[in-house]
Amino acid sequence: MSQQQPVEQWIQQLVSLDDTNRKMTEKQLKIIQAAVEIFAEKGFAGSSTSEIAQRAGVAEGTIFRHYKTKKDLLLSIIEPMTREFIAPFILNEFKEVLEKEYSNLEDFLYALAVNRLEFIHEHFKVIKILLQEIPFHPELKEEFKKQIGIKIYHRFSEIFEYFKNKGEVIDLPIPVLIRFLISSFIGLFATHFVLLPEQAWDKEKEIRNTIQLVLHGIALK
Amino acid sequence: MSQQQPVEQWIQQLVSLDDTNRKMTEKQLKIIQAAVEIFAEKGFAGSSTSEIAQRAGVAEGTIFRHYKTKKDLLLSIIEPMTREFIAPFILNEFKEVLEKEYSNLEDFLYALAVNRLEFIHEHFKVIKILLQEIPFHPELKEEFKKQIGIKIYHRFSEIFEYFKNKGEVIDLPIPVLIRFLISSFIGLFATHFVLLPEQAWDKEKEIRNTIQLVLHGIALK
Amino acid sequence: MSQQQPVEQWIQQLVSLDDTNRKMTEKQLKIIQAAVEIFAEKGFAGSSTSEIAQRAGVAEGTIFRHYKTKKDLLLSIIEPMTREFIAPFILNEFKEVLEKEYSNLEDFLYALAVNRLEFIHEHFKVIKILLQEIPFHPELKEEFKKQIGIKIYHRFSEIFEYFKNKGEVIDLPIPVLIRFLISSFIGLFATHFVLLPEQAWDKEKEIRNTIQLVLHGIALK
Amino acid sequence: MSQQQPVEQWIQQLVSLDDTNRKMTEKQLKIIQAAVEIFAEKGFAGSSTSEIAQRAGVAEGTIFRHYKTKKDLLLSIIEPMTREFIAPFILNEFKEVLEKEYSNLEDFLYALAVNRLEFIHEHFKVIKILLQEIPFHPELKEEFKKQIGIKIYHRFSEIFEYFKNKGEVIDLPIPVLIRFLISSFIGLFATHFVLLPEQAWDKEKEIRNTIQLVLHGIALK
DNA sequence: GATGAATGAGGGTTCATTCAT
DNA sequence: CATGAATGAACCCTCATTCAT
Repeated sequence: MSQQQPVEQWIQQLVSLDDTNRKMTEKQLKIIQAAVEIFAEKGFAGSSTSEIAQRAGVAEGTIFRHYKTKKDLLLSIIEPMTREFIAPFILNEFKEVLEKEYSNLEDFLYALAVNRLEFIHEHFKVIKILLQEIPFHPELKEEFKKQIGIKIYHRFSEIFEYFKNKGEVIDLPIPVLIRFLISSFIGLFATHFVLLPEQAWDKEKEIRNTIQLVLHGIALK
Repeated sequence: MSQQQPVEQWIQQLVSLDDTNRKMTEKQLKIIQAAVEIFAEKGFAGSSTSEIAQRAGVAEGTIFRHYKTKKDLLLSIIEPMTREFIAPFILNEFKEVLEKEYSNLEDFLYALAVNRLEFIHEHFKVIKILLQEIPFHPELKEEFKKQIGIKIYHRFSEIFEYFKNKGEVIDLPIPVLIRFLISSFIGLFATHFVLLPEQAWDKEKEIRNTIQLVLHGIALK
Repeated sequence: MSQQQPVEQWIQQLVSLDDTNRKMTEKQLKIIQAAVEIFAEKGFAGSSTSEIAQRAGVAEGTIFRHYKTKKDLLLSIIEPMTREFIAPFILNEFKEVLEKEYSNLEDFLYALAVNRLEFIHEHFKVIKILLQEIPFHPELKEEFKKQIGIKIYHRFSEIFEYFKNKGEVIDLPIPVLIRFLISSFIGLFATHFVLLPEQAWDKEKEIRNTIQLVLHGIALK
Repeated sequence: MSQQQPVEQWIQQLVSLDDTNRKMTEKQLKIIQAAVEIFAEKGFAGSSTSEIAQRAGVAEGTIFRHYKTKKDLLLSIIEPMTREFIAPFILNEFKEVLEKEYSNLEDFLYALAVNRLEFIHEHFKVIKILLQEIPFHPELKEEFKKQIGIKIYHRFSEIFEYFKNKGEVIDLPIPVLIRFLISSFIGLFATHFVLLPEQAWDKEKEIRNTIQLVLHGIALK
């Protein structure tokens, strides 16, 4: 609740367009903001549209003028974020990351971590919502696997293949390596976003530490 | 959904006692079983007591004869599991694990992993419920931090301290090491329990791989 | 609104059983009574469950404990009446009517008219509901055609066939005769139940008149 | 659904004028058309202005620019039709009918039937709406009685009086005769418009049959 | 004149919980 | 101890209607 920016920031980017490319009303924006806050806090099933309307300063009917159902509202929050999240992996953007990427594994991982950390920071609440709801909405799970899972997996496959060929990475199955890498970063992010959200931390150092561990493990020699 | 045992197994251990130490009736047991299934599937807020009653083959009123509120029912499911989960860490049990524990780091980690994997397998649905509900129930989160977090942290602290002193472990802050270790295992478990629940896997080999990575990282040389 | 008995009368016959053959609660009976009144007055779509609950002196939720939906409530009112209406036609009851029936056409028609008039009088509101709702519920229309239409048609076919063979009835197609007969009676009933509900009338004489007209028409000579 | 013309036809006659005698816009016409379709199909209470707007290809607000309330829209549909229906009875038009009318009863009835059949055919949907809504709008019922009932009653009174005096019609009370006549024709029309709308029929013959029955009844000799 | 966003009352329905039996 | 009828608040959603543009 403390270290995240208000959701306004990234929503602003979407302000002018909703998924049908028509202009968003000011009220519609307020609805989305309120919904993000409340879904994140109480979960989808635990939130009521009347509370969302109230927090948004809007009549309850107004919500349903823009979103046919409560679930539509949920999806309209999650989907653009998902698309944006995977965009860099697909589009060979990661621009800052990928241009120099194949040069040095450690630097690549650092840039990657910083980049994704920023994304998570920016979209924290929506990501929280996504992860909270995935267990209860099979379509979300499927979508997630297809979008995030497969696309990211492919990208990382290339990368590890490359470094394996250069002899810089151990010869274990690619999925094992990917899982290990991602787990370590998720562990880092989860610690500071979820478990200890209040506590200040030295991001650079913690990321460097994690990369060291991913690269060389905890064993001395 | 495929590799987990029915919850009956571990519930049987609790059959004879509820939290007031009185015998559980057969109906009460049926209620708990039904609640576990349905909470796991639909989440607490998404489940209805009437559906639970129906699945349990019990009248709606019967649930409230045993549990004052729906939330009481939730807690009565989660709490005993939590206690059992941390028990080995506190009690110096881990019996198979801890007797020989300070001898060899790798073997210790292996025994630990196998042991906890079994626990997760056994209690899968209840753990699922716990993790799903933590974001929405601050008391659960607090309880979790205090019980699981602190106690496990202490135990691992001792262990890493020991191996650090023996010069077998790198000199990074203990919390960093703990997080790295746990993340790696959670990543392993999550992959096979949540992401690919259908897929068969060679547990021994995957655990060994993960330990190798934790110990020596992915970098060659 | 004036000449009909309260619906209680015929509902009483159904009191002890609902369609699952379980006993009806007192409240359930009140709900049906209220629903009949209100549906008849305002139509199905124009009635609100909250008003029904209020008139029945019952909480709104109580309605939905007994009838899954508002429409279920409608059907539970219409169906038993429909069954009862056609019963005499099928079962060779019409007892008072059919025993002596094939003796004399005029007497038969008179007995029939009196008998059905009584039925309509008794079930007036429910019949009103049925007729009002048929245009908006295709299943009702289908059901009506199948139940009422076909069965009554068959019965009348036999009768007219019989009298045609006896040379007492003109040789026009049976459906034409049936339609003519039924229209005349419906016209009679509709006039006194619907158009002029307040006005007293000499039932016997009016029925006799109608039968005279059906038999011999309006032309002199 | 099959034998009726689109409502456009008769609405065209009203195009140039609404009830304040101002020109109807094209949108207004579309609204009326859509409303007729939807009211006929779902009933007044079961229709929503938003659906009407949609089907008319008009904004929701536009409806209320022309008709203060939903009910106004209903009345604006029913009233002109009612006026037109009774017009011939009042105005001594019935032109084709009445010029030669007092000559021969059978021919008169035939011409009358054909004429009104045509009218019903043309205005089927609006008549359907009127009949469906009468039970729920006392003013409509009153209006109907006054307009249709009384006026038609008077006209028929004259006619029957005339033929009674000529000794061609039985000496029963006029209302009884009128009711009998109208019932028989309504029965005929209802059969083919409502009960068996799909089925082809030989109008001329069926009308002739009905008239035969009205004149001479079903009894042989 | 036409729009469509906004309203807020009310719609049908579900729900956790109570209590007489 | 168990039942299930009853509750009434709250739920999601629809509606006729208004009004600034």
